[in-house]
Amino acid sequence: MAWARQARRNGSKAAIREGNEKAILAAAEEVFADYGFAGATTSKIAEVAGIPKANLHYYFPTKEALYRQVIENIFNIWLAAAASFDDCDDPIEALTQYIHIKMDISRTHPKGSKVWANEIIQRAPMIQDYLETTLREWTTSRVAVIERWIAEGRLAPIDPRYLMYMIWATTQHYADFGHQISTLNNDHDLSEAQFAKAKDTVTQIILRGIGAIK
Amino acid sequence: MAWARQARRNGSKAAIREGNEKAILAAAEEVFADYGFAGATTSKIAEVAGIPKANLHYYFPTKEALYRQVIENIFNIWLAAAASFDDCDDPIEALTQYIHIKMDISRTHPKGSKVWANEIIQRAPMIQDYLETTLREWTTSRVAVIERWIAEGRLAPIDPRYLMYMIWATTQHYADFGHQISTLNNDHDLSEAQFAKAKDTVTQIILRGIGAIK
DNA sequence: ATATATCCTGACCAATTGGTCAGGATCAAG
DNA sequence: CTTGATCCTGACCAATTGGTCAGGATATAT
Repeated sequence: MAWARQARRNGSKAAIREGNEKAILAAAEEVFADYGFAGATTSKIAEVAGIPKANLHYYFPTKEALYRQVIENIFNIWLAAAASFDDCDDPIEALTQYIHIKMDISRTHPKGSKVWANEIIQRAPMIQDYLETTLREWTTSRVAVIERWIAEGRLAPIDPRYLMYMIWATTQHYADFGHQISTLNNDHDLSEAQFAKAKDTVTQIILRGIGAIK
Repeated sequence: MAWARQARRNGSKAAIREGNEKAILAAAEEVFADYGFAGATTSKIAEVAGIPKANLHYYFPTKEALYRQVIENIFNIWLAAAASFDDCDDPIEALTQYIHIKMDISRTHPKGSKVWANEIIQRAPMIQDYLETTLREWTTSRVAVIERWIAEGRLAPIDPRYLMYMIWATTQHYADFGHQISTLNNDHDLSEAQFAKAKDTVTQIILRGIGAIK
């Protein structure tokens, strides 16, 4: 996290603020993912970010505020990934794209995904409001789209919610359980080729499973 | 947790031991699931178990020993669930049964599943040895079975590992992310009927997805 | 140049934690 | 009934934690 130092050298107050906040958030994402909310310590986060603990508390008054920020970030990334539902009306294309993007996020943002998973496992003590507002609305609207596809006979008549859960579960598994997958891959992270194959396999099973393709 | 008290009334040393250990393990499973390893406190576990903290440490010398025991328990339950692979040689029947049993475990043992998930998310700091021995062997042997089915033309030629991950992810999602699912179900746990439908949907999508059924 | 707002930090504190221990209570064996 | 093993527990402790604060450093506006 040489960010902070560079920003400090840069000089401008605004740049310092931006650099430090970024470094702290990146460090926090990592430490929360590795130790959970309770296990993460603000001094460990500060250490990873390369600043003194007191300085961290200057930018984020409490550990909880920092945590919320980290969670909101990954959540927003996921929300944006759903653009495919709006962009195109072909179920094959829309779902393929959605699954692919979700898989890619698991590859590029595994830590954020883990922090989210941790929070949900513990029954969302900090972000229940998000689940009941944004996530609920998001889900309802996508379910409606899928239901229309089914009504048009383009998909088998499955309950869209369980399909959605399956997509979430399967794609996020590659982030949340990435360590288990690596261990079963002889202690190597999946190579690009392996990951591409996983992505393809997942997509095919699901699309074939809902009768979108043969 | 009236167990301990009852056992104490019972009297017999052996019964006392059994009752207390059971109560402590049940309490630990719950508290570890709700707060993570670091967030769980031995005094909270003791409180839930209905005994003084010092007594808990009489049975389990360290928090870590208790945690390992909880994890081993859920892991053994999952291992037993794989009997379907040995019991029958029809892929449709074997996979259907495996998925169903895994779903049922998510329903009956959600806490254990959560503790496991937490541990893996944090890169298995306590049970890496398990992953590298038991889980690795288990997986290899099941992969071989599925590969045979594919070679016999009974399944589409997918990589068995990614199928396995998909089954794990999807079934365990109903435990680990149960809170999210409930929230999206208007704050109600899935009813028996809903859960049965989810089970069915999951099974159908996967079996159809791998070309086992039409 | 100087005033002011922002940024930085070592030292500190109250609260909590995992774990210990001495000594008391209860059961089992002879 | 006595002796020894097992079980139980209040009181305690060293270590760690999230967060504070006074005062110093740096940038920016006028």
